[in-house]
Amino acid sequence: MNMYSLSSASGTPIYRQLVDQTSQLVASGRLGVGDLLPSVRTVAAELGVNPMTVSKAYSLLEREGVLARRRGMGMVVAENTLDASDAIRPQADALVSAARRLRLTREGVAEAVDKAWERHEQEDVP
Amino acid sequence: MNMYSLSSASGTPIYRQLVDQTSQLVASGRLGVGDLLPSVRTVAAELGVNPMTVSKAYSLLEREGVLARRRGMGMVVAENTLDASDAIRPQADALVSAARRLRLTREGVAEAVDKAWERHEQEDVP
DNA sequence: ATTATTGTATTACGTTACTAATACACATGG
DNA sequence: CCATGTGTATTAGTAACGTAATACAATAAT
Repeated sequence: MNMYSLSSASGTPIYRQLVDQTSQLVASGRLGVGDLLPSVRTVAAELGVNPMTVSKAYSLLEREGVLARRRGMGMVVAENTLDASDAIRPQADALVSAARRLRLTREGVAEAVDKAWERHEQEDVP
Repeated sequence: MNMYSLSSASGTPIYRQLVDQTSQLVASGRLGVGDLLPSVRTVAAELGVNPMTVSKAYSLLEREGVLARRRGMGMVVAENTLDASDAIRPQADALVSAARRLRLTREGVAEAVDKAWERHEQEDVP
């Protein structure tokens, strides 16, 4: 079955959805170190997009250290792979950055995160 | 002195810098409920930008409930003004959403936030 | 060597986002 | 009432972004 699923209504660009979903697959362990990823043309055909769009996503993931290039073979999951806490680093940085602009304390941030967590627990499937 | 200061190198659009800085001033208490804000033309002249750009920022702040319009007078800080923890709610939601997709625990998220906080403490001026 | 398959550099095109110029509607203060 | 000051709707122009089409370089497999 398809490794990726695009949400065209989400507004987030295709290449970024691919980056995010790949990061999640690696961080959650469903993709292990050394695992070979489907070729850009395969993914492109399955999703009905241009190979260059997939390539852009793979290149970004390579620069982030998530994937490594095996010439002639394709892309594999890199050695020093990110764990889950690294995967949410961008979101954590954005939160802290906003909080500090507002002169919030560490406790204030923690409280806001707790509230957000409870909001999501009610909405989502655990 | 100038109420706002633009960082042209930051890459973030002018109107958003104005929104952010105004929110900070309100959330930090340096602007109180009912306080009158400088007119769009005043701000525009001080910063050397177009009045419409300032108007766009003010309009956004009105939709967010931070400012209210006093016809013929200008914009004032709204009654039900946001406190700081409300202001970072979008970022907190984004963080929790990403974390739950990765099956992270509450503690894992808290740890990531702590690390992000320490990263920012080293970079920024407290 | 040859063939097939890998990712990618280059280029182009459509769309969106941001900012500005202009003109307007409205309320205040005298 | 009139003059001044408020924010804003409309329009337009420019830059950046996202995606695609094409052609290419490099490797694996045979």
